[in-house]
Parts: sequence; C-alpha cells; structure tokens
Amino acid sequence: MARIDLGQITRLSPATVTAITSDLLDQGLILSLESEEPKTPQARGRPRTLLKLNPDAAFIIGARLSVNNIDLSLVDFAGEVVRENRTKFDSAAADASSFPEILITAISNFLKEAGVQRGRVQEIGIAAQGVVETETGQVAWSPAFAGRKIPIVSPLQDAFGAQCYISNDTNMITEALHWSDPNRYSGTFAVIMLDYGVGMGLYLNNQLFSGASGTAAEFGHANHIPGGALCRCGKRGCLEAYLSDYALVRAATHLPEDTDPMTIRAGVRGLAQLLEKAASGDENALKAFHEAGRVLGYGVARVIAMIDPKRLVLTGAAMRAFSFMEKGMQDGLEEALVADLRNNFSLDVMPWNEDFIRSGLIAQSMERLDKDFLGAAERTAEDAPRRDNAEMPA
Amino acid sequence: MARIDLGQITRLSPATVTAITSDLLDQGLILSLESEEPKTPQARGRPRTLLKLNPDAAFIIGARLSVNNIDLSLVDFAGEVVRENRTKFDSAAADASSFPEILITAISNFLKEAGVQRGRVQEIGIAAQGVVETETGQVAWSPAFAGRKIPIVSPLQDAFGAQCYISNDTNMITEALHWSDPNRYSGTFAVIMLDYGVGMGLYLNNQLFSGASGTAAEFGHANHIPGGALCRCGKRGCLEAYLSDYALVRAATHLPEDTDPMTIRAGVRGLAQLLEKAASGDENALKAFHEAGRVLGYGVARVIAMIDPKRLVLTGAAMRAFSFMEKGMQDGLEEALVADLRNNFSLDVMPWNEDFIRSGLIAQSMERLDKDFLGAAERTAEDAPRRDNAEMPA
DNA sequence: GCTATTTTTTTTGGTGTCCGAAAAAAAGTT
DNA sequence: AACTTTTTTTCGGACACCAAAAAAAATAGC
Repeated sequence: MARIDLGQITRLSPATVTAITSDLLDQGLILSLESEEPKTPQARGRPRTLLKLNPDAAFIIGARLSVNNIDLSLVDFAGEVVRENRTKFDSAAADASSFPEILITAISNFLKEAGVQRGRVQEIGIAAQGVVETETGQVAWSPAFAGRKIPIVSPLQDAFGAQCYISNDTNMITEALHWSDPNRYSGTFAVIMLDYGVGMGLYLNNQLFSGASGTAAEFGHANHIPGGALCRCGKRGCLEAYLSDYALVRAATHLPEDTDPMTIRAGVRGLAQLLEKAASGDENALKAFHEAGRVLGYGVARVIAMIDPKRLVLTGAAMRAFSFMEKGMQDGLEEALVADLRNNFSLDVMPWNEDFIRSGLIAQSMERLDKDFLGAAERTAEDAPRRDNAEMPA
Repeated sequence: MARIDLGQITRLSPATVTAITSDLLDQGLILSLESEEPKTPQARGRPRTLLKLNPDAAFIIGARLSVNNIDLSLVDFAGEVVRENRTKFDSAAADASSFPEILITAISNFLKEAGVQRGRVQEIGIAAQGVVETETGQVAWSPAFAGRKIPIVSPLQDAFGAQCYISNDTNMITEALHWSDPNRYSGTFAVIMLDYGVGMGLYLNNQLFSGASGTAAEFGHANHIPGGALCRCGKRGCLEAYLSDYALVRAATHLPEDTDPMTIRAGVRGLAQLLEKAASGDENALKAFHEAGRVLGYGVARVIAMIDPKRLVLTGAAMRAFSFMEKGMQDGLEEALVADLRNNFSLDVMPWNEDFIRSGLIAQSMERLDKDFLGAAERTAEDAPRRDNAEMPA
C-alpha cells in the first residue's frame, strides 16, 4: 500500500516507484490517503503515505450463466464487489436469437439500479456451463440453453462498448484457485469438477489453457467406454455418462445404460437422496458411488498420462460423496496407469464453494482490465510510432 | 544476412542493428564477409556487407537413444551438421549403472574423431523413446534400456560441463515441425506418432508442453478399454496395446489379448509383412488395420476433447498403413466425440522421416544455446547488480 | 525545547537501450 | 565529374530505470 512496499513487491527502486505512482495519481487511477491517518502505532521515521486504487476509475461486470439463472456482480477498480443480483430466465426457451437480448436487458437494469453509467464499465466477464468457444465468443452447447451456438461476446460488446470475454465455468474455478493461493496452485495443475456435469480446467505452464478454439478440457465428453452408457451429449460412453448426477442415479436404480439422461430426475435432490442412502448403508447406492469412483480413477489416470500435472484438484457438489468414491478411485487409478507415471503428483479434494466461479471471473477480468490500461498507456506514449512492434515491447 | 535485413526481421532501427552487430563482432559470435564478395548482380547503392554466424563460436551435440543405438550429431554455431555417427550398445544390458558411462564414452570418442575439444561443446540435447522425465533428467522407462530410472543429464553435465537436456523423441518431432513450418505448426497442435510404440507431442500456446515432471503426453499409456488387452507397460487396455506394431500383429494372428507383448515378433519386419498381406487383400490384416484405425479415432477424440488442438498430425512408421486405417479412424472419431467438438480442427498425415527427431533436437538445443549467450551477456552487463530481478529483464 | 535518529519520499544526475535524422560510405548512372 | 541510390555509421535525444543524496516528517533522548 505504501510506496516502499510497492518497491519491495515489484523490485523497483524507490525512485522509480515515485515516478510511476505520481503518473498514476495524475491519471486518477490511484489515490493518496494523506488525510485519514489510519492511526497505526507509528514507529518513528517519516510516516508512509498510503496509496490505494481509485475504486471509481473503472468497473467490471461478472456474469455467470447457469440453468434459469443469470448471476451478476459489479466490481470496482479496487476489486470490491459493489453489487450483486440474480435474474431468472427460461433456459428451455433461450436460444441464439432470444438470449442475447435477455442478457443485455438484465445487465442494463442491473447497472441502472447500481447507478453506474454504461460507459464506465470496462470489462465484462462471462462464465457458462457446457461447451464454450472462447475464441468465437459463443456458447456451442450448454444445459443452460435450449439452442446451440448462442452468441454472447459480440452482442455485449456492441451494446456496452466494453471488452467482453466468455469462458467455461470450470476454467474460472481454475483461475480462482490460482488467485486464492498462487503458491499452491501454479505451474501445471488440473481441476476436475463433478457437479451437474463433469468439467475440467487446466492451468499449464502458469497460465489458464483453453485450447485453440477455447473449448479445451471437455473432460466429461472424452470417451471412457467405447459404445458404453448413453450420455446427455448423444454419444455413448462419455465419462460424464458414468460420473454425473444422472449417471449415478441411473446406475443406483438399475435403469438400463441407454436410458435417456433427460428423463432421469437427478439434480441436487437426486444426488442428496443417493447420498443419504449411501450413508445409511444402502448397497445399491454404495456400489454406484464405488463404481463412479473407479471411473473417476480411470479419468484421472488419462489426465495424468496426457497432461502430467503437478497437482490435481477434485471439486464440485459431488465431492460431498467423495468418501464413498475414494476407494474406487484409487483402484481405478491403479488399474489404469503404470506406476512410473503415477508418482510425482498430489491430489487435493476441495469442498465445493459456489463463489469460486465468481472469484475466478473477477480475477480474470481484473487482469484483463490491467492489460487494457497498460495498452492505453503504451498507446499514449507512442505519439508518432515509427512502426508497431508487436513483440519485444522494449 | 546483411544488417538492413536484420533490421527488417527484428524490427529494430538500422542504428541499433549496427550497435548490436558491432558488439557481436567484438565477441566473435558473428563474422563479416567483406573479403569474399558473392558477386551478386549488384544494384546500385552502397553494397550490403554480409554477416554470418561464426561456426566456431560454439558446438552442440544431439544424441538420439533408441534400441541398441546411440545416434550422435555434432552441430556448429551456424546450425550446420558437422559430423554424425552411430554407436551400437546392448539395450538388454543397459541400466542405470552401466549406461551413463557408455554414453559418455561414445560422445568422448565422437568428439575426439571430430577434433573438437570438450570445452567447446555448450549444449547437449538428448532424445529417447519411452517415459522421459525432463525435470529430473532421467529416463523413467524406455524400450531402449533394461533398467528403470536411468540418469542421463547429471552424468553428462559432470563429464562435459555443458548444459544438457533430455526429452521424449515425439516431443522433438513436434519441435521439428514447428521449426520446419512455423506458419502451419504454431499455436496449439498435437502430434501422434505410431511406431515402435505410440507417442504424442503437444505444442500448446506456442511452446512445447512437457508437463510438470516432463513426462507429459504419454498418450500411448492412457487407458482405452478398462481391463482390456495387455500392454508392454504391464497394465491392461492402454491405447498402445491396440495400436502399436505388436498389437497389430497380435490382433491379425488371432493371438489372445493377454499374450505377452515381449514374446511377439513384431518390429519393422512384422509390420511390413502385415502391410503386404493387407495390400494383397488378406481379411485378417485388413480387419486388424481397420480396428486399429477405430482405436486411433477414439484416441484422437480424447485428445480433441481434452486439448482442443487447431491441428493434429499423424506420423510414424505405421503411417504407411494409414490408407488401411483411415476409414476405421473416421468411424471411431464419429462414435466417440460429439459433433460440437469435432469442428475447427484439421488433420495432417505426414509420411515418416527419421530425420525429424534430429532436427528437433538441434532446433531445441540451438534455442537453448541462444538463451545461454543472452544470459551470459546480461550477466556481463550487470557488474554490480542491486538485486537480481528474475522477471522483467528490462 | 532542542537535537539526534529513523524511516519514507523526492530530487538529482547518470547509465543503457533504443530511436530518428543526418552524415558518411560505396557503389552505379549520366 | 556530378548525381543518384542504397547501406552503414555517427550523433543527439527520449525513455526507463537506478544509486546516491537531499528533503520531509515523524519519534527518542537529553
């Protein structure tokens, strides 16, 4: 907060810190707290003048799209969540033509309530379940929508004139983990989320990896058993068809493997009921969890073989049942993967926390916001550039 | 070659190019070709003075370790291969205690023959089949060795005082592809090699990805069928157990799936025989290739789901049989992967070329050599550094 | 109350990298 | 021989950063 601390963190000299901070003060991006002394039991020496980010310098919006819900957060430049709300919509009727307008209206109303003008929003970050194409800025397919290929980024950019970015919800959890504990969650790690579906997030070489078109890490729809159980995506044998809530219910109630997932009443309640049964010793429930654990072990084995992460995090609502799956998972891992590859990695089981998705969205958007300002600063600096050198920014 | 061209390529001003090149000339890293005019039909204007890398500035060694063979290349600073040789050794007897000495002797003799002193070798790059731990610098397991955990990097570094780096051979093919055609092979792409085993190389976000411990992309030992065919690694159902040469021979000759791979005479000859049979219309051979193709399709599907590459390259000796596998592969891909994920990627089938591994090794080592010199230059520059700032190298 | 001490911040002068503009060099053209 | 063209070098300056010194603002001791 004080200049001297900034110097330590950035490893810049005090002289440079003074130069940079005075620039930022001029631009109004940071504020000096000379007036309100925080009455710290001051040691002697010249007191440090605290600096803080100017909360009003810019705003970002985070939007999480799930079945029937749009969850919005308004965050100021200092990273504080200023306002939140939840808007309901009808997932079963939402498609490429109707949803963009619904989302724009929801955000507009939200900003109006918050008393923030459109122009002050610099970044909009979106997280959605399902197959999200970050590159094209659309949702290829998601349980939250009836249609396919729902465009999100360009309608929002047109409507608000802000940078917009859409990503898979599990990617946002991955980003949130890195931000919450960079020491533990850095380098190369993977996050597997068992919830309404099965998702994976990859953090590779110190950055979030989302593949060439942005749909990377669709772990749930990687095949587990050729020609196996029917999956929500229409194919057979996907990992999700053995691991998700409907798959557990289907297995525990001895429904045939080709029972249409849409007809199975699963969801949070179905899973909770199954958990209760398992806790009270029900054979079918226990067996279903054990078998799902084994499948998970096989999935984890494939991730290790292909990605070789330092750490693997398991999370999602289904983690409440992990104790019933653990043994099965260990067995599956043992069966599927040669010992040479099974060393050198650690497994975290993380209790599920809804807020992770929001934190990740905010972290990601804040980072992009920083880049916006950095880019703007560079553009101001080069008044008459001889040429635009993309790499090597001096 | 001329300063003006360097300026265009690096996007530095002519003034800066002159400054830098005169430094490099002083250091002896580059040479000026003032004497031997290449008699280009000179346009008017001051003639360009050509510069070239000083071939004698440093040397690198590339070593490829395969079954019974050590293939060495000596490359000068200009990237020219100065000398090559092949040294035989007994893979069946090579283990952690014996092999390092064998390799050191082979390299020593090679250098002696070439008349290059040890001290002039700056980089040694090694490629090996199998599970290679880049981080620890050892081969965890490889068909080229009888034992496990063969240390390579530290013995070589001790013996030659040069930087040393070991990697999987498929990774080197991946690197070579990027170097040979950076336009086509950039960003995020995957290479699958079907040969003596099944390997994969990943190029993600414009860099070679080798995972946390360096064993990434062990595609061949990712599970395909739980409890399935016996693999060379000892587990059941690995992709390799359906796709590699021994697997093809095993399937075509109707041997049971748990036949020990070590007892199957496959290799180049076995594969060639099977190809002949298929070409002459043999049902069993055709069926074996078709089925292997299907398995490959499933494997490719898993890579697409998890990695989302822009491009996928198939190569390796077995590509001669691709025409017999193609239909099966398309079927497998169709069966395994939902259409939403199957778009947006292209498939290259690349005829196999042994030299790729060497080119990749050289490319990688040259790059590391550049970094060595860059680091050395920076260290010279900072005579009395106030602090060592790891990132932001000014 | 005054001086000394401590700590933070700012100022000053200097270094290194890069650039633009001008000058120099080395050819061909007329 | 004078002019044109192209490459290379030189020169002065902009910018980012730093070290050292100076200034500022507090406490501690007498």
